[in-house]
Parts: sequence; C-alpha cells; structure tokens
Amino acid sequence: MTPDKPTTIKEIAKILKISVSTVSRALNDHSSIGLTTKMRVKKLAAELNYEPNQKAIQFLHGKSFVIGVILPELSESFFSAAISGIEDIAYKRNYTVLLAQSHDDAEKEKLLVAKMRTQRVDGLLVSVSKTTSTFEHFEIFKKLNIPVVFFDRIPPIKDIHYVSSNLETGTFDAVNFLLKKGHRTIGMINGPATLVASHERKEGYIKAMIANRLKFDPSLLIGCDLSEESTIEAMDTLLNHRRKPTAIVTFNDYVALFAMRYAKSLGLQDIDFVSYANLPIINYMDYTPIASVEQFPYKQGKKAADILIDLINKPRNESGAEQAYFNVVVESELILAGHK
Amino acid sequence: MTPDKPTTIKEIAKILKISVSTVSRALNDHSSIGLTTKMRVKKLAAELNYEPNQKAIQFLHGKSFVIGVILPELSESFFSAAISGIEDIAYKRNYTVLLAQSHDDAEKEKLLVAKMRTQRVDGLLVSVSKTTSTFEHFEIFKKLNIPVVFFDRIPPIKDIHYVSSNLETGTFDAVNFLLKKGHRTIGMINGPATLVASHERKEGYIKAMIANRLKFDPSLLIGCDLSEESTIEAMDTLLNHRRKPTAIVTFNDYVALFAMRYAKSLGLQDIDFVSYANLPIINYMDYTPIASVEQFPYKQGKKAADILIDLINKPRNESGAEQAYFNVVVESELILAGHK
DNA sequence: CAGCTATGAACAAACGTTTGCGTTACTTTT
DNA sequence: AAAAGTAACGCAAACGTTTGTTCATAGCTG
Repeated sequence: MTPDKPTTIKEIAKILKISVSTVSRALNDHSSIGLTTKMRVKKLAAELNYEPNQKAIQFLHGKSFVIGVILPELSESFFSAAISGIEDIAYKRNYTVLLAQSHDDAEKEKLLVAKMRTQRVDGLLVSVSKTTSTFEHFEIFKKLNIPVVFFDRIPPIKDIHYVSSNLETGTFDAVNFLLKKGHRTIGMINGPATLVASHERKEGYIKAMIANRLKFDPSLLIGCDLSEESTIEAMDTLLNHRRKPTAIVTFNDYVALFAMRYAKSLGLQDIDFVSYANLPIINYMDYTPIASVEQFPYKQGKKAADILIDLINKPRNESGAEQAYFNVVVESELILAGHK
Repeated sequence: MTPDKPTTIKEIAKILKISVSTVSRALNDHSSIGLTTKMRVKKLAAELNYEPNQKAIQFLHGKSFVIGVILPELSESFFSAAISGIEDIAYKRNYTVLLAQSHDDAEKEKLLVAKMRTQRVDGLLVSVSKTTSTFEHFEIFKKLNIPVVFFDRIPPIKDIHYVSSNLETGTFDAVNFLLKKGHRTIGMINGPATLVASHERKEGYIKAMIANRLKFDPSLLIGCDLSEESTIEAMDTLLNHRRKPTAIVTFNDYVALFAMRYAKSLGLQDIDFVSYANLPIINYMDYTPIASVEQFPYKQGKKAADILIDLINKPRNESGAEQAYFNVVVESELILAGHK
C-alpha cells in the first residue's frame, strides 16, 4: 500500500511535531538532545524504515565514499584476485567500488577516467592499459587534489603513488632454487624488453648467478612477445644452444604452457620449468612447472586500496608544498609445486 | 596555484555577472538564452574546466545513475565475461556499475544488498550465491520500487525478473552431434541433482536420444559433486558399464579435465568428450573436448543490464497493479573445437 | 528575586543544480 | 498608438541533510 518514496527526516519531524534538526541530531546521538526525544525519534525511524539519503549527505559534504577502479581485464586472474582485495578493504572501510575495465584500450581508458571524474569519485585506483602511452588524462585528478594510486601496471612518470610487485627477488629465488637442485645451465624465456617486468626478471636471474659464483651467459636469455609462435622460436634457440639448458624459467604461465607442450612434442621430458603464477588453472594441467613465482595480487589490491583511502582521509596537503608519494613494493615469492 | 575545489556554476555566474539560472540554461542549450550569452558561458566554462557536480544533480532528481551488481566470484570466467557485458551496456546507456562479490557466502550477500540499498542504486543485478537459501533481503527493493534483475543463478521464487541460459538446447545439440558422428553409447557426467542446470542437461540428453529414435538408458547418466574424486568415481562407473560409452558429456570444463586426465592415465585415447564452455584456458590444453556448449555470458550480462535499465526508466508502475516480469532465456549453443 | 548557567530544542544557512514563473525591453500586429 | 507577442534573462524554490547559532525554559546561586 505504501511502497513509494523512501522516508525522509522531514516526515519524521512533522509526525513528531519537532524540527528536522532535532531529528537529525537525535539520530546521530548528539549530546544536546534529550533522552526521551531521542528514543521517540529512533523508534519512529525504525518503524518507518528510515534510511538516510546518502545522495544528500554525499552532496552536502562533497564526498561520495566511492573509489573508482580502472583495470585492463577482469578475466585475467591476476586482476580478478586484485579486485577482491580492493573490494574487501573498501567495504571494510565503508567505501564502495566503481568498477571499469579498459580492455587494454588506451582510448577507452581515457573515457573511463573522464567518467570517473564526472562521477566525482573520492579516489582512483588504476592499472594502466598496455596500449597507454600518454598520461595527461590523470593530470586533472592531480589538479583537483583527488588521489590516484596505481598498481601493478604503473606508468613511467614521476610523482605518483603506486603499489607494484618486485619480481626480482622471486626470480632470484627461482633461479637459486634451480641451481641448488643441481641445474647448471638455466634458460629464460623473457617478455618484451620494453616491460619493467622483463627487466626485473633479468636482474633477478643475473643476481642469482652471481650469488652462486657462476658466470652469467646473456645468450641463455631469450625475449619473446608472449605468443605461442614466439615462444616456440625462443625454445628452438634454447634447445639448439651449445649449452642446452636443463631448466627453463618462463615469463608467465601461458609461455610455460606453450614451451612445455612444445618440449613434450619433441619428446623432451627432462626439462624443469619454473613460471610466474597467474593462473589457478595450472593446477589442473598434466604437466606443470615445478615451481612458480607468486605475485600476491590479492595482497597488492588490499595494499593499494588501503593507501588510497588513507590518502583520501589525509588532511589536505597543508602547505600545498611537497607531498610524500607512496611507493610500495610487494615482494614476490617462490612457491614450490604442490604447496599452497 | 589553483588546485582546489572544482568550479561551480555559481562562480561562472558571478564572473559573468549573470544569474545562475542563466548559466545553467546556457550550458544545457535552453532555447530562451541568447546566442551571445551562451557562447560567453560555454567559453568560460571550458576555460575553468567546469564539470557539473553529479552528486548535486543526482540528489536533485533522486537518481544516481548507478546500478549495483552482486555476483559470486569474478575469478570464474563466466562472471568476468558477464560483467563485461553489463559494463558495456551500462556505460553505453550512461550508467555506472557498483560492483561487489558475495564469494558464494549468503551472509556477505545480505550485507551487500543492504549496502546497495544504502548507496541508493537505481537498480540491482544479482546472481545469487550458492549458499543463499532465503530471499527476504531482496524484498526491501521491491517495496521501494527499485528494480532487481537476476541472472544465471536465479532464486526459486515467483514474481522476479531474470535472465538465464537454457542448457537444454545446447545439450540436445551436443548429444545429437555425437550421435551423428556415429556414437551410439554416450555417457554423461552430470552435476548435483539439486541444480536446475543438471536437470536441463538431462532433459537435453533425453530429448536428443528420443529425436534419434534411440532408447534412453538412465544408467549412463552419473551425477557427481564436481570434485576430482567424484569425477573419477563417475568415470569408473561409466568405464565398467556393460555398455562402455564411446563418448562422454561432462558437466563443465573442470569435470572434463579430470575425466580426460583419468582416461588418459588408463591409456584410453578413443573417447570423445563434450563439455560446457566456462574456461578460455581450454584452448591451451593438450587434450580438449571436441565440442562444447557455449552459454554466452557476455550476451547474458548485456541482456540483463538492458532489461534493468529499461525497468529503471519505465514509467512507475502506474496503477500499482500487476506488473509484467521479464523472463529471458538465452539459448546455449554447441561450438565445435577449433571454431571461435 | 534578580541574575546566572545548563539543558533541550528550534531557526536558518549551506551544498550545486534545475526549473516554473515573473519581469523587463523590444518588436510586431491591428 | 495601443495591444499583443516574443526574446532574454532574473528570482526563488526545491531536493535531504548537517551544523553553527539563537532562543526559551528550567533550575540554581547569592
């Protein structure tokens, strides 16, 4: 019979014949309201199923309690795990999450950034698209003093907050693990040289070799564009190397899959593979890497969201002067197969 | 130097020494504003980087242009594909998406529903959690006349809008395909009997047999709880059947994986498998099903979002009388391996 | 009993925008 | 030349809530 508009504070005031301000204060347990009045107000509010109109409140103090999240692809398990972390923190701290995928399209990303601004989000969490090469679209947020935190895929510009994983230590551990296992010739199928991620892997590899007093042979590191063809090419190079590797570290699980399948098709069963954990599906495979480097996307998401919300609630940059930038690196970690 | 608060319509009015209403109308291309004034306003607005405060607008007409989406797990590729469809439609129709995962926890789902209500979303899109058994938490939305559309996992209650897929036709096609291929004994590893999805698969199977004038043998349909152990048990039953199947239809890709792996470990290579497409990863596997039933999650998401936004913009239930409920069934379809 | 302090509650402004209506100052019609 | 029309703009209310300030009444002190 009365399925219409939500109850407002005004109606409560009218029914109880008191002023709106009294109702407001009563509901917020203000000290200057008498106990009896408080009770009466609360009782009626409960009966009428009163819920404060968040839109009005948000409008009033110019806060939306919404954080925007822009990431490339939810179907990549790294990101779907990350968003879970972001969400958990956001809900815990009473924020909600406005989500959007760029699908690795720079133009779409720009549009989404604009939309987020229009929606007046309190802060923005971004993992930039692969194709993004300019970054002016984020400037507006800086101008408006709305915090932006980048995670995982961070743009190569200064003065930004970010959370990323350092794959160097994980790679170090991986190579070290293989060396301890007796391997002496370890190949690596790395990603494109343009990615920071490739660089970090390379550094980890080199440092592990040095730490074990072994010579670093650059010809055992082959780059690839992550496609199957490119992976097979890299495998050919490695398998025809004068020092044929007995173990191979691959850029990610897809590359590992391609490489292992190719090796198997050649009848090679004795190569140990180590990869980077992006896919839970790896658990279901016939042949799996013997170890993988975990990047903790859930943890990264949590951390990034925490930093963002901290920034939102930070007293506005007082002197307008230099601001501290959060640069958090989540260490990666080697996980042996069969261990959760 | 001026990195502070966003520009408002008031400031523009003050600078131009005209009234706010004129500025508002000028920006909205109202007919009763002179061309010169319009130009002056728009020019200044652009210079000051003016953006209308959506919070104020939303508050004014009591609409948020936000739709809430609650689904179980983004890491399931079905849902990450569905959310892409939802997003695409939402953005196209100028809505934004407030996302939340229930992680298949009924309690969390209740909390989220409450939160969505608090946030005053204009509509709600829900795929219910596995563990949800009561549905009163959705009643409030009905009371407040806020449309709710369920998709894929729909609750067993009356008078709701929903979009779901019918797996019967897809299963029919799958079994039919196998029969045409010459198979005469087709096993099925089905899911728990409690799921509608299991029932639909069974119906499709039966109808395909009948359509081909073959007798339906219930003992060739084995239920399982989707775990690896359970799948292996089912396989054992099938393989020891007096009529050993030459082809098997499995409930989903995981079950297919388990079953194929087990078959291979027994040295059986000659069984044709057909599955239901949930996982893109299947493309990377060594042994894949020869066909799979596609459920078009992206399409389902789009459809559901479209219906929801239509409902939002529909003239309010005029007479308060009977309302039409959208019950849309997206047909599933058999996809042969190697075809996209 | 005049003057004071608590106590409890009302008033009114503010947030940014839209919009119905009113008010000018022209221009056109008769 | 008076009436009517029209173009261009201003005024003010409204949306729901919070909050600084003011106001009234009671109880108290001296």
